[in-house]
Amino acid sequence: MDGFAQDWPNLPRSDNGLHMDQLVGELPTDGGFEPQTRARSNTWPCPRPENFVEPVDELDSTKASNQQLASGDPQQAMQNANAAKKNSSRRNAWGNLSYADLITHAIGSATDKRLTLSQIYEWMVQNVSYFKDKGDSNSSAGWKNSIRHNLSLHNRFMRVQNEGTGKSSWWMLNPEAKPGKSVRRRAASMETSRYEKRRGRAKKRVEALRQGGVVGLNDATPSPSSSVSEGLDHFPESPLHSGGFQLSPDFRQRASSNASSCGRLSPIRALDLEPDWGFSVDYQNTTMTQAQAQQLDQLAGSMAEELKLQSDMLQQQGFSAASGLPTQPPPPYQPPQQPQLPQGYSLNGPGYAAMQPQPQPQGQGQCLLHRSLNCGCLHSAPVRDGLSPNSVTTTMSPAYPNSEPSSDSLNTYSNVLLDGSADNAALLVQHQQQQQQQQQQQRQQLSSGLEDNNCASTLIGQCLEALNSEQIDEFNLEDFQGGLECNVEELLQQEMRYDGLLDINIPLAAVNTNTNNVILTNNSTNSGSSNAASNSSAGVQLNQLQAQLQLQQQQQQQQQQQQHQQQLLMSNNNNNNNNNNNSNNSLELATQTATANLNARVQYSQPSVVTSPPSWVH
DNA sequence: GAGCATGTTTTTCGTC
DNA sequence: GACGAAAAACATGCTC
Repeated sequence: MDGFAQDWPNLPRSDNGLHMDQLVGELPTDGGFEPQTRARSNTWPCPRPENFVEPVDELDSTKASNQQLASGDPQQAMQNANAAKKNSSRRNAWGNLSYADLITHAIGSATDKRLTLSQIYEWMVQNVSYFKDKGDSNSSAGWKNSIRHNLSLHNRFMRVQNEGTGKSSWWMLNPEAKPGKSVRRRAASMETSRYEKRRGRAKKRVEALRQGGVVGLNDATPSPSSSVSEGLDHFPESPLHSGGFQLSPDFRQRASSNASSCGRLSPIRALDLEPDWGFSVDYQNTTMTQAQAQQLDQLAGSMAEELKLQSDMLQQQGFSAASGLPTQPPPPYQPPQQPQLPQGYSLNGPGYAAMQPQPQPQGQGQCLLHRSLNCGCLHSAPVRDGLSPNSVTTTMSPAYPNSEPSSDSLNTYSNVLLDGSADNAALLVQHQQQQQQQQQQQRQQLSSGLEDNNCASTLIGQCLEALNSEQIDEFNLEDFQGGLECNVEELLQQEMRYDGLLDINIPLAAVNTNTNNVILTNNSTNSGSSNAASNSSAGVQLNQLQAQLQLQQQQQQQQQQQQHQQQLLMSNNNNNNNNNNNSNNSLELATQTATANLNARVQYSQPSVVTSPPSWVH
């Protein structure tokens, strides 16, 4: 809420040039009133001014506010409403507008036509003088309660699920709310004496059953304040079930209270990172009945539940994250019908599409890092499965198919050599030859296949994209132990093909020719504003490094072949003799081979990726 | 787990 | 009876 004031860059102006805060701020003083505190028993009206003149044709205040505030012109609505009520008795301490009217105006004056509860509070404090000195926790409890009460009560307000985790819902105006009357969500029929009698009987029965310890009720004891319909679930024989009594379509069971839980999804996405589910509905040119709105409401809840269930099912069905592909893609969501949506809401744009799921093509998982289909990388995985070491394909570095296999493969080599047999040594040579062929093929595929991809095709590029993606809550590179190992030559080649974001400054001294381990250190001084200068120097250094690495590789290959020949000879000559020496020699050879075979490892740790800072880094 | 924020529902009182 | 304000109870989720 710190930046709330900045969320109101353009306070709407009335025709006379006044800001709306001025306009509303004048409301209490309209007619010479000052903010008044009133006891509950003195709700209304305030005493009329002495010079009060009964208006000839007074508009219905609710009608005016309901129709015009919701029509998107809150200034005019406020003026009309005030004009309608100006000469009438002052109904509330802040003026003639009801809480619902104030809320309507608050929401209507927001740029996005939506506000959270706390923003509504703040709007009240900032724009209604009566509430200006009632923002503290002690004196605000009452009117804030009324705000919440009105938001929940009136149909003209609709609650929309906030995209952010843990954030309170958006409150928007419901364009479908019937003009003229502010329909109460509470079923009017429930307030009849007949209903009250039934409710009393039901409550008594619940209480009696509770005291009697009826089996089954204890498991789902209704809350003391539970609505009757909740209690009725325990009384299928109740006349309330058997016709003659129907809850209002707008009635919401208390048990279904979903405070801080899933409601409607927001028609307006707060971030461009919202997944594009592709289900586009023209929110602007369609209308939605209340029943359909309820359907959507239920739909959102069921969608969330369905997603959760699908996630659980995938796990139960043995989905292997390591395999990179879901065994069975989640079935695409099919809405029961094309929803008709209220006027004034655009779903073609960034808005309502966010709440619509997009069916995924069969067998085409969404890339964990790229979140786009057909990205070509190896991260295919269930949608938003999170990014964890387990969910990233291991053994082969993600974007570098010809990268060196990680520790698993390396351990295999070591184990082979530790056996010390000639057969195994020959197998090793054969394996390496096969691997070289595979690397060549993969190199060709890489150069031909990834050229057309728009997504980040480099490892670091993917990391950056993942880091820039706010959908990944925690992206700890340290969790990628082994999984990010790659051929540094390929890495450099790849990164150099994609100019721009990466700023790697690797001093040549950092390349240890003995270990071939290259650690991409974080040169923080080169990130940020000095990127332009450092990019050029980094390019030169990269070229030098690349040339040096190629030379090293050639030397290593030659050395490797000689060692293999020696190994074969030693194995043949000393096969049955000194096992300890043999093991030692093998171990040494294994180490050497493994070292030579390693090429170069890039050890990633969290501060090691040097990038231009993401936009969210300040 | 306590405290808080949020959200829903009910009740009472008063006015129209 | 409808509507509105005020108060209260309760549920739920998040934060500390």
